[in-house]
Amino acid sequence: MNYWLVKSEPNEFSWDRLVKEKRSMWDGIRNYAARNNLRAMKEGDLVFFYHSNIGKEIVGIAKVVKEAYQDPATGGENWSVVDLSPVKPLNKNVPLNILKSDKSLSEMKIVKQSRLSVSPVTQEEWLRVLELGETNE
DNA sequence: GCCAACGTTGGC
DNA sequence: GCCAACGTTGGC
Repeated sequence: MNYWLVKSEPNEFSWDRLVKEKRSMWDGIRNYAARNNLRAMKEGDLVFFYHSNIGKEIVGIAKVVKEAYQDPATGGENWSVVDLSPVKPLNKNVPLNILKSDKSLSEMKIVKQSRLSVSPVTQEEWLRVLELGETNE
């Protein structure tokens, strides 16, 4: 079991939409580092869902329901997508400034490299964010 | 709207 | 293969 964080502008694709759709294709990744992380995802892995630009906070937990496959929007084999389903919202959203100010989260990828849209989360970080989000997994 | 950080492109 | 120029992202 691995943990991840994905980032989306709510204008483009919001947590609410994922909840509504129940299962969505996570597409549009056009960055090799993010893609490599995407391809490392395993079915059942858990994923924090972060809203960039608007909100700038982690709002919920999703899970990988289908491992990486060819992005149907592109030819060739450069780009991949996964399918995600919502698990539950956080009881309390965890904003970026809290992530930044929390000592045990100072090494989080999202904090150190804010542009990476798919990044790994360690188990320690996962548990700490759940604690900050007043949520039990 | 600005700008820092990062990725990508293309000339050499 | 290097690196300058350019484009994009996202926090502020």
